[in-house]
Amino acid sequence: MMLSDQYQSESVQMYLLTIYRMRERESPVPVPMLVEEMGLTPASINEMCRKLEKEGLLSYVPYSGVNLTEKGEELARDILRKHRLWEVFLVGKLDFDYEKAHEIACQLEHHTQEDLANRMEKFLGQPQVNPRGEPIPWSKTTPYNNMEISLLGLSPGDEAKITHLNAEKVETGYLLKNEVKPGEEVLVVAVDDTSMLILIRGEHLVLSQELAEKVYVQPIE
Amino acid sequence: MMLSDQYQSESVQMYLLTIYRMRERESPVPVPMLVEEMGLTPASINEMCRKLEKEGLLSYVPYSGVNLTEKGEELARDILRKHRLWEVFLVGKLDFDYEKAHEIACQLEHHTQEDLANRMEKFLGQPQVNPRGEPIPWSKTTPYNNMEISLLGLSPGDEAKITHLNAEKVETGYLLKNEVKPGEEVLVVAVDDTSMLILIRGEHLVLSQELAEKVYVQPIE
DNA sequence: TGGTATGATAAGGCAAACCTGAACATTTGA
DNA sequence: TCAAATGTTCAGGTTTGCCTTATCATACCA
Repeated sequence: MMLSDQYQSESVQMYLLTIYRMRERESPVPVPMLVEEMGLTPASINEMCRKLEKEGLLSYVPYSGVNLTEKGEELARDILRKHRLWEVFLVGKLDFDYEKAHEIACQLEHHTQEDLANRMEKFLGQPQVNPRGEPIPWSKTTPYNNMEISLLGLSPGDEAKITHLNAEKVETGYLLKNEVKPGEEVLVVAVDDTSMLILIRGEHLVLSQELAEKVYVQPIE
Repeated sequence: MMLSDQYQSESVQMYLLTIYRMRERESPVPVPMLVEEMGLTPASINEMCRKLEKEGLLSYVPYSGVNLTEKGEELARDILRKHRLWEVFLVGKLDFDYEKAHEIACQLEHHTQEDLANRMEKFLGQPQVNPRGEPIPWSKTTPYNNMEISLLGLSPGDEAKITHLNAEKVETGYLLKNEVKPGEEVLVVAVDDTSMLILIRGEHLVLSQELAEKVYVQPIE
């Protein structure tokens, strides 16, 4: 079941993306908050959320709010990825200011097929964050995902090349600051129950297992 | 009355663009031919064409066909410009083959605001043609249109810098071959009733008035 | 010159995504 | 604890752009 197989209308995409973003502040996301955010009437939001629930994209508990299902979240991440890739392009190559880039990306994100997103990503040098430092989610449809495993899967002595990060904003920022970014080579020095010690660019670094899991690599040899 | 003021639905845009393209082969464009090209039913095409006629975007003569009005043609040109700019980007920067680029451009063209098209144009180095050598129409909303006049408006002795071309495919190809392209400086040597003699890159060239009118320049001094 | 094939259009329908207004349910705080 | 405020949902309506089916108009050729 590829994501791109099942086309979702622009409207559905906006619901999923909006919920995905708001969910970080409050989860589940109350319907009145969606009403506020999306500028639609309660009846409309209600109707659509019920529909999306029926389609298995979110769960809806009255008087509590909505939450994305696994499937819904996957779709939302996919759209957010496209959105942020466009932002990188618009700010980095076309010199738009961030506000305007964001606005334009909101249009383009809905009309960007996987191919295009993948090539854009490559063209832009596989950026990890958008112009505001927010992480660009990684998509299952990204081309380099064969041979690829989590850093956590390595043992002491293993060497690998980092392919991408799939972490939240603050984590991604931290990793980038410590040279943990695509293209870098990493040597696993030691592993214990909760963390691992790695060597990267000649510097040692300790990562929790949680964080190491979000670093994807391609083993060398 | 700016073009971008009045938003036209994706569907309307497709009608205008399709008619614009087919018009080169046959004008007016017979409705049955539109049926064939767009894959819709005669009733639908008829309905929409009547609507577009009411909106002043085209004229419809039963049993003969439809033709774009000035306003409709302006809109169509605008969309085609966006389409071909995207093609240049997709082929030139992202390495898509032309077929795929064309397909993707068909989506993006409808979601590209003037700003974006203008910046893309600049980013791509003001291309005159798409990857297949078809001319990229020039839009009234292009930024550099102050101070700008047709080459035809110059007198012998005048010098100017070419800003863009606004000609048909074959003409554009010919001009480009003779170094008549944006950025080049041109000196008007002589003008008569039907043509003008110019000097460009040290080479002399005679252009008919018809063609000279389609070369836009910015006078020097 | 009239019939047949073709083109035009009218009537009625459908789906998506929104709306309004009214009725109903729940929560919450006084 | 119960009423007001808030949230939910139902019924019915709108627009856009398409559909089918059926009827009507025209063109053109034999």
